[in-house]
Amino acid sequence: MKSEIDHSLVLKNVRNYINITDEEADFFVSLLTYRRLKKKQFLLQAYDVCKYETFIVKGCLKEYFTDYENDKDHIIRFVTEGTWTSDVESFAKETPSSLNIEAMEDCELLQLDYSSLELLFQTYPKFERWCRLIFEKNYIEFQSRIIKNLSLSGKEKYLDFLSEYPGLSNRIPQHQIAAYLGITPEFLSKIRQQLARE
Amino acid sequence: MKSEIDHSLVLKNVRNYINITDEEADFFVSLLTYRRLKKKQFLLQAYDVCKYETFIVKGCLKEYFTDYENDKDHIIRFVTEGTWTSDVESFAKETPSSLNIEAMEDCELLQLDYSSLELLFQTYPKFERWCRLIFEKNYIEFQSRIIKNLSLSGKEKYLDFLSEYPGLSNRIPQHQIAAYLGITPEFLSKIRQQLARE
DNA sequence: GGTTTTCATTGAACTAGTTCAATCGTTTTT
DNA sequence: AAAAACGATTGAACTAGTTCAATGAAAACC
Repeated sequence: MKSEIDHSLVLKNVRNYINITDEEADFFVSLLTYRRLKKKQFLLQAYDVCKYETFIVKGCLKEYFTDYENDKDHIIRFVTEGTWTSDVESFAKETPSSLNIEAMEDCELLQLDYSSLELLFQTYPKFERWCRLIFEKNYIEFQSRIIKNLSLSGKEKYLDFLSEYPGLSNRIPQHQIAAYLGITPEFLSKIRQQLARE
Repeated sequence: MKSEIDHSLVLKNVRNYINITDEEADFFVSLLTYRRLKKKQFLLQAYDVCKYETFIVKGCLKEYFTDYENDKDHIIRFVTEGTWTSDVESFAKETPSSLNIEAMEDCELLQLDYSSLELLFQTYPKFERWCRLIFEKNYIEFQSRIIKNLSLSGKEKYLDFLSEYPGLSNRIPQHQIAAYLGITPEFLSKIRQQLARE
């Protein structure tokens, strides 16, 4: 039953960026679709077109790119409660996606499709600002990620990950953290061994 | 004299994302300040607050981060004619910037300060959309950069750079390309040597 | 026009991180 | 409860990329 769904987290997300009235909030919420995903299920598979912006109410997913040449996955982001996920390019241009998005835990999600989002922008243009500010935030995070990739050693990247995403290392297998950091699982294991000795 | 300044490129930038009337264009243009920068001058120095969004009419700049620990510069982006540059975080939050932005050639620029930009958004909210779409584009580019950093070898990154930014390698010293790719200048030289032999 | 600074190249020694293969504990599946 | 799949660890051999130092060429500077 729709009335059971808790929209407080997603409204908190919006109100973090813009002020909205109850009426605007109701309209926004009416556009959202609730969805569950079991661990290991795909929210998006590469080559499919990404049809939704998805807000994570509960759970954790990975956005990753598969390098078939070398048979390796590269994780772009782990996304958890309170954040939005999609293949931005695929969603915006309606082109086949280059990313996979896969549940690492059982998830509860809220989705917004392309036409609903455009309707939202037309009805209440202030939501453009909200969307812009989210992209601004993501820009800053990606830039920080690029700087760290360029300047830190494997060990430094791992320590930075632990402090930037506290608690996440308990929810995610170690070899996936390695795929996020851009090192091999074996090398991550050796880094941890070295840290344990210290 | 102000009438000499050519705003066609910056208006083309806006109209690439949204439709605007001549009146809106005039208002937008009235907010811009023209500025020149000589080669090696700084548009922004780390620890200063970034006061402007800057559009590049002519020239080339580098956005980079200095790692004082290891005495190394890491280049985030080269930005050329037709693109906007700033330290996004510093500009948005009015905090000291972590980046330097430096002219690699003599530059002609158009600048928009924080209050002018907010006035623009208030007067014509459709410019929020323009700004959002630019961030969307930058998000896609940064994500692509992250994937390449994680998955490509030095040689592959260099070849990708040449094909992604054709012509740029002639405008930029080689060791700066190395600082962008995340390899040493010596290693880039060896990559080129190897490519020349093939 | 000569000098200084900046930039690219090359080689030799080195190291951070990879690869491969084996082992072992822990979930998951049936 | 057994079997299968998955995940972390360890070691030995390897390689992509670094570091340091020397050399030469070309800009930039006075």
